[in-house]
Amino acid sequence: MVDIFKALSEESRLRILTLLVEREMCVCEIEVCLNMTQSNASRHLTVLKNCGILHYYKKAQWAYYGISDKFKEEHKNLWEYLQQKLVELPTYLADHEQCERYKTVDVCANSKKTR
Amino acid sequence: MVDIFKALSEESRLRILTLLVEREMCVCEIEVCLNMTQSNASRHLTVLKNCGILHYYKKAQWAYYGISDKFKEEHKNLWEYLQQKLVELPTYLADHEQCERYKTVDVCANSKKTR
DNA sequence: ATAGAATATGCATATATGCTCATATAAAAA
DNA sequence: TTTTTATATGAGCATATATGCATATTCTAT
Repeated sequence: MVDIFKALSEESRLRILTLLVEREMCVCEIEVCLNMTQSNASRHLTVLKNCGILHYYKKAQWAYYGISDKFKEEHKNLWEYLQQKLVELPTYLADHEQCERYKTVDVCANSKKTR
Repeated sequence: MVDIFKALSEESRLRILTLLVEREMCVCEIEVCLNMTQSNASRHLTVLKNCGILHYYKKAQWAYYGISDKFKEEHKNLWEYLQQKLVELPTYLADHEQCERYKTVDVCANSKKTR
């Protein structure tokens, strides 16, 4: 329980969650959308994964992270709270706009495939 | 939002909450029940108060802290989550026992009054 | 007025956390 | 096979946080 709150007590990680609420993403997409370094993005995702908030799988050279179904079930109230409040983050709009913008550009080789 | 999670991301503060779920308490009660120093208890309570989780008022020389009604309303889902999960803390039982034990003893001059 | 009790806070210190840069690993593409 | 791409992680540094001790403040009781 403390680890979950610890994981959520960081702005960058909450910003990551606002993106993952919509869909799974690989590290390099997060990196570009939130304008952070690769190592930084990777570490934050690891923290969120290690406490069970995110699931994770590798496919080819990409690592995909998304919000864990198990987490949604076992922490129902918290998950609802997050869905309700994450949209109120001051960075919410800008981050999502940035995210949209990069849909039309090659973020990583990955975007070629998914489009 | 981040400040709330930050406040909740500390074991001692979660332990404090498990006690305050039941009733308001003054600093010296927390201090004794959780076996922490006075300054430590005071600081943790301040953190929880500053982010709106706790209310606070002084009466004579005592400072009473309790879970804020405004918090319960404005963060309904989170509050329900806390009520549900705090009891699962490994320290829950021991802390409550300690708390009961000190009901029959003079924790602070305060306990004389409330009994 | 003086002493005692409860609380808040400054200061020093130990530990934790986040960040960047560099590098290792693994898979895909050339 | 060599190069490129995506990712994870170690090292070093800066900042934040928690803690204990000492002290100031405020209110009560004597």
